[in-house]
Amino acid sequence: MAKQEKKETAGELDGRKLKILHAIIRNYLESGEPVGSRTISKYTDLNLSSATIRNEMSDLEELGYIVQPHTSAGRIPTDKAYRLYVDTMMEEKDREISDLKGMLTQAEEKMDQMLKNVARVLAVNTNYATMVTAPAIRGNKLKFIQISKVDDTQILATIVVEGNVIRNNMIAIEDPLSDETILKLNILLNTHLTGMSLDDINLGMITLLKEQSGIHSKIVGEILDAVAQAIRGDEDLEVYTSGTTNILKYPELADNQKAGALISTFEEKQALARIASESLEGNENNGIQVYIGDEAPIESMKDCSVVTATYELGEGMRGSIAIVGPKRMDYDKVVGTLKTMKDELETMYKKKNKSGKSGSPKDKRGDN
Amino acid sequence: MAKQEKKETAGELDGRKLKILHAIIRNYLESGEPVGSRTISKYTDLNLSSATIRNEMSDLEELGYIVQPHTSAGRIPTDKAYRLYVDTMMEEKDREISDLKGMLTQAEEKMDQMLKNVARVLAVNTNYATMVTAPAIRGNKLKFIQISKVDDTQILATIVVEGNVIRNNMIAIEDPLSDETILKLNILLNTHLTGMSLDDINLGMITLLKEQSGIHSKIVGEILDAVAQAIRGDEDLEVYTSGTTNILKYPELADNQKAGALISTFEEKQALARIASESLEGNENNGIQVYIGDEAPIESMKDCSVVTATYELGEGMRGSIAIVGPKRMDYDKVVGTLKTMKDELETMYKKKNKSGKSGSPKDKRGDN
DNA sequence: GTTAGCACTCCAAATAAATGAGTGCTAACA
DNA sequence: TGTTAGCACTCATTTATTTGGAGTGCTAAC
Repeated sequence: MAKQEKKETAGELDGRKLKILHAIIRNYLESGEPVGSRTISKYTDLNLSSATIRNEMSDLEELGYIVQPHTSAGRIPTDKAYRLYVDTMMEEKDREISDLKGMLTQAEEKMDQMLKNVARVLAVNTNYATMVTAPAIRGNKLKFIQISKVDDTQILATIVVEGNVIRNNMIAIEDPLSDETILKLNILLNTHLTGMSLDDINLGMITLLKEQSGIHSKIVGEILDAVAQAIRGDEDLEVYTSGTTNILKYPELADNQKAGALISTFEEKQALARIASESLEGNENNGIQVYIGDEAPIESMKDCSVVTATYELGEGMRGSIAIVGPKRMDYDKVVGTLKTMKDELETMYKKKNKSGKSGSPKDKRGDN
Repeated sequence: MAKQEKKETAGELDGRKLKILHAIIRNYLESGEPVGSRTISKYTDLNLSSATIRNEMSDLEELGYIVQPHTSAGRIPTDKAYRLYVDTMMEEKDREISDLKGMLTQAEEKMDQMLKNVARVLAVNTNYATMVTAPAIRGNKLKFIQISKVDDTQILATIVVEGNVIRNNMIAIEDPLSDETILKLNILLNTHLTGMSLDDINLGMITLLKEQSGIHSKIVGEILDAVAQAIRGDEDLEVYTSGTTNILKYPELADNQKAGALISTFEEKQALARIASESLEGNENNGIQVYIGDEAPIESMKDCSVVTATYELGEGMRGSIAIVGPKRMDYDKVVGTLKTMKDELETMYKKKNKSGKSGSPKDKRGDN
C-alpha cells in the first residue's frame, strides 16, 4: 500500500530515496563533512527518524550512490550521485550577479584584457578556479592581405581574417623588392585570395599563384603559410586563468601533493586547452557541460569537478569558460553564473559591434 | 697575541666569526633547519669545540646576524647575514647548465614562445619560481607605417617600430575612403614620421600633419595615438612565469596562508612587473641584483629572496629574468644560472639576427 | 513499515609523557 | 686570556594514552 509515490525517476530509486540522496548531497555540498543519518532526519521535512534514514542509506550505499570514508562515519556522495544530481535534481536559480555585469561593461578594453577580466570576476565571485579561452576562429574567411616593405632585407605581411583577427609576419628576403613588385604582389594575392576560407585554397590555386608570381614564388609560398596559420587560428588557443589559489580553500584538494599538481596544470595552460576544445565540441545544454571527477580529460583534476560553458561571438568565433572546483562545488550557482556570463559576453559583443559601425570612438583590437 | 688574523672584512667581524657565520649560512641553505653549535664544530675544519662556537654564536646573535626561532633551538641567519653573504662571501661557480643551452637553441619559435620556454627551463633547473618579462622597447624609433582599407567601415593601421615590434590598430571610419586617399595618407605619414622617436614628434609636427590631411585629420589623430602607444611599448609589460608551485616545496613558504598569497602574486603578474621594472633601473653587477626579504618591493615576498637579471637584445630592448625562492635559496647556483641564461639569450639574439640577414628560412615574429 | 534503544566502531581532539637537540653558565685547564 | 668539558635547564617534536562523540547496525517493540 505504500508504493503510491514510486516515481522511478532514476530507474532504481523510489521517491523517498531520491529525496534522501538529494538531502545528503545538498548537505555535503555545504559542509564538506560526511553527513550522518541524524542530520538528515532533522534537516529535511520528511519526518523520518534517523533509524529509518539509516535503512535507506544502507540501500543507497549498496546501489553505489554514497560511501563511508570509514566505518562509523557519515556518508559522502559518489561521482554517480553527483552525476544524478546535475542531470536531474538541479533546479534553475538566478542569483545576484548584478555586480558582475557592472564590472564587465566598464571593460571596453582590448579583447584579451576583457577575457582576463572575465576570468577574474568569475573567480572572485565563485571562489573557484576559473579559466577562459579566447574565441578560436574556425572556418573563417580571409578578408584582406597587405604586403609592405620594411627595409631591404625584410617585408611584412599583414593578414586580416574575418572577425578582425590580425596577424603579422616578417619575411626575410634576399634581394630588395621594388615598390612596383610589392604592388603587383598585393594585387595578385588580394584578387585571388580575398573571401576564401582555408578549404577553398587548394593546390591548384597555390600553384597558380606561384606561377604568376614568377621569381617571387618563394615569398608567395611563405605568405601562404602565414595565411594558413592565421585562418586556422593559433592551434594552441590563448588561455586565461584566475583564482587558482582558491583551490587551497578546499581541504579535500589542498593537500600539498594534489594542490601542487592542480595549480601547475593551471599554470601550464596547455592541458587546459584540451578541456576547452573538448567542451567546444559538444553543444547540448545551452553549451553548458559538467565533468565530474574522472570524466574530465585531465589527470590532475580527478578529484575535481569542471563546469564549462561555450560562448559564441558570431561568425563562428567560439570560446569557452570553465570553472574548476571540488566535486562538492555549488553546481547550481556555478551553472547559473556561467549562463549569465555567457549571455553577458554575447550581448556585449553584439552591442559593441553595432556601436562600432555607427561611428563610436575607437574599436581597437590586437592580433590573436 | 691572538689578533693576528683580524681581517675586519665586515667592519665588526673578525675572521673566525666570519667563517662560523659562513658555515651557519651554508648549512642552513642546505638543511632548512636551525643549525646548532655542535653541528658547526664538527662540520668545519676550524677545530673548535661546540662551547667555543656557542660563545661566538652568542656574539653573532648580539650583532644581529643570526637569531633563534625559540629558546634552545639552533640559529638561523637573518636578512643581514644573507646580505653579507651575497655581497662578500659568494664565490663564482659555473655549473652544469649545458642542457639548458640545448633546450634553448632548439627554440627558434616566436619571441613569446621562447621566453615562456626560458621561464620553464629555469624553473625546472633551479626548483624555484621564475619569471621573465619580454623586452620592453624604450626610446625607439618608428620604422614604418601602413594604412590599409579593410572595408567601408574600418581601416587598419600597421605600425612597425625598430626591433620589429608590430602593432595593429583597427580604426572605425564614418565614410569610405578612396584608395587614392589612403595612398596619400600613407605617403604623408611615412615621409614625416619614419625614423622618429616619441620625443621627436612634437605638437608642431602633429598640427602640420593634421593640416595636410585636411578632412581626414581626425583619422590622423587616431593613428598618431596608436603610434604613440606602439613606440612607448605596452606600459604593462608582458610577464611569463613558471614553476610557481615549486614554492610549495619549501616548508617555510608552504604554509597555506603565505603560499596562497605568493602564488596569487605570480598569477596576477601585475605586481611582478614592478620588480621587473625596478631591476631594469639598476645595472650594477652585470645586471644581476638580489633582493632579500623586505628589500623586494612586493609585500607577499617578504619571506622570499628574489634574484633578477636583465638582458639586452640591442637597440635598447631590455627585459628581465627573475627567480623567486626562499631566503635560503642557493644564491651561488642561482646567480650562476642567471648569468648563463642572460648570455645565452643575448648571443642567440645576435646569431639569429645575423642568420636572418643571410637568408635563413624564416624569421617570423608576432606583434608585441 | 517505522522507530527507540543499545552495543559497538573508530576518528579526532585533548592530554600526558618521553625524547633530544640546543643553549647558557660555571669552573677547570693550558 | 682563550678554550673546553660538564651540567642543569628549556622547549619543540614525537609518541602514547585517554577521552568524547558522531555514526552505524541490529534487535525488539510499536
